[in-house]
Amino acid sequence: MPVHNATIEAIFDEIADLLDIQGANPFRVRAYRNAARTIGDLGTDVKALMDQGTALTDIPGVGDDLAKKIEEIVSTGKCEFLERLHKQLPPAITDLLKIPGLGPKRVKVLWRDLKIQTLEQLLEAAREGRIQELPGFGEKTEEKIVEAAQAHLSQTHRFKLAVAAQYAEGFAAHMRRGRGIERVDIAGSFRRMRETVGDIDLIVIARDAGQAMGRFTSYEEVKEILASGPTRGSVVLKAGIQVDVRIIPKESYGAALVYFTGSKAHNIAIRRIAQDKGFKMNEYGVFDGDRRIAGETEESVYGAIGLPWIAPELREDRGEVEAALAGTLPQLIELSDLRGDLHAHSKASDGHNTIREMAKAAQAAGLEYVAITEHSRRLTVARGLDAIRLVKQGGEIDRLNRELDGITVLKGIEVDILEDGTLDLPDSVLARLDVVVAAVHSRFDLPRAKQTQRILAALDNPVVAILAHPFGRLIEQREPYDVDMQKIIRKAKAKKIALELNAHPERLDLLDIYCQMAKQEGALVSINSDAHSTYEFGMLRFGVGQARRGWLEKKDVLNARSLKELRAWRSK
DNA sequence: GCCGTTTTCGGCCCGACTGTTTTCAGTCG
Repeated sequence: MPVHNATIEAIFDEIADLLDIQGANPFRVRAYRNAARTIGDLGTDVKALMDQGTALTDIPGVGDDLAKKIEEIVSTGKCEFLERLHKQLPPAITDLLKIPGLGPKRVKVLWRDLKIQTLEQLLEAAREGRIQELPGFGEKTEEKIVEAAQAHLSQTHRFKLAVAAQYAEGFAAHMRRGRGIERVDIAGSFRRMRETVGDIDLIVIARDAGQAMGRFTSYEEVKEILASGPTRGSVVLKAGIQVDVRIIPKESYGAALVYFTGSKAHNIAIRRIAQDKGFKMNEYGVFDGDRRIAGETEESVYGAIGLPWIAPELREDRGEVEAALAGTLPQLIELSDLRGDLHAHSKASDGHNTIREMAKAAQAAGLEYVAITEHSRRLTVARGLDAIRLVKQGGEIDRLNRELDGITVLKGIEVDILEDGTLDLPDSVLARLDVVVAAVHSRFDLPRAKQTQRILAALDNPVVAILAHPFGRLIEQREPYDVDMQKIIRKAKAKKIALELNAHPERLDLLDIYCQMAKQEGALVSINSDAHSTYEFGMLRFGVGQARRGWLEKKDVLNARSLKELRAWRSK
């Protein structure tokens, strides 16, 4: 069983948790967490790096010790050090850290004094009132732990970006309507356009902080107030999502926006730069001694430490700080750069609108072309098209194009890649279309080598223009299938095939770090809505967000090209 | 445990809120 990066990430995270509970040096704990995150974000399997002869210590945050542990995990699948830790603390105990309000210190006391190691034991002890007796705990703490533990047992904890958008934008609009409120921004992982959002952060300038906090806690969607101070507040909405607010003086607004946009890793990286220059940096500004030298705008904050402004989507400490220092930040793709959409469905398969309605909606979204790409015959649940229905649809599109003005409908198909890598319709039929999008919709369980081979075989077919949703994952529902994405990206580059970045909020697939890999390898990405109804062209913004997280520029994106350029690319 | 155009040792980001510990630890972001 080959070891993937996620395994190493999980082991290092668990070691960090256990060391934290033991009260180890916090910087040692952080070293494990940093390495876990870096390896999780790597894209290329560590095993492949080792096979290429790359030194593991070249990975930032990995020194001699962690390199040895990685080698051990890759070769044996296990980590002896972790097993030693398990002899001292039960493995399940790290679950307790996930309860808000329980950190390493309290978990340690719960284990030491009450032998609590699971959520169930925690709730049991709380029912018997034994937790409030512990040193450092009290009646209110016990109460809060019970509530948090019950909420944890009954809920999903992260919200899809598009869902979070509804709550975040609704709440921000509520705040903006308040008297004396001058500015409201949504910060946090939402602003960074992460595929899922854990909580929502609002940043506010208000003439009267108390009044603004009152407006915050009295919003009709609020279920529970967690905290409410003069500058910070926290609530939980009825939908279960937590919202934090910060009321910030105008002169510190940019610094607060940087600070609360994160990511944490990015903040630490830029603070280190500030520190190197002898400055102090916090959410109130950049300070030279007691003197504030920047803070009102984000540009001023980055500028004060010698950096250009960095787009929120890049702020993950994945090389953006180094690129900023070197002056090599990308000119990121924007929604307005998109000229067309190369993956959409109509009523003919499993969509909800006619081709004409879809075309009009695409035009209203600012596009100049849209490909209608129904499912193919194998996908019977989606009323997939056979050759006869496909040819007939082509005639309908020709007639429609003669009367439409300002939008062109392209003839396409989302054709199934069968288990052996062949396509679900004859090449002779597919070759007559404008765009063939190939997709895996079955046998997600194939082993890595077979799944990879299946897709590579499909990409060898010259009719294919785009590989749809390359990982097949559904966020928080279905894991990506196991493929060697680097091989697929290289094949796509060689065959002049674009990889789709499916903008549907459940997919956002290609994943950000693989967008970055595609760019490095020189393969094109197509940001497609996969719209099944007219309003879903609005989802393209989330696809663009993911593309920006993957460092993509206009030149890297196929459908940022005009129709004429697109046709030239197809006739390659 | 990592890291180094001051360093191979001594640093490692910083502030707010809560509850309980009457002066601050724990947690969070």
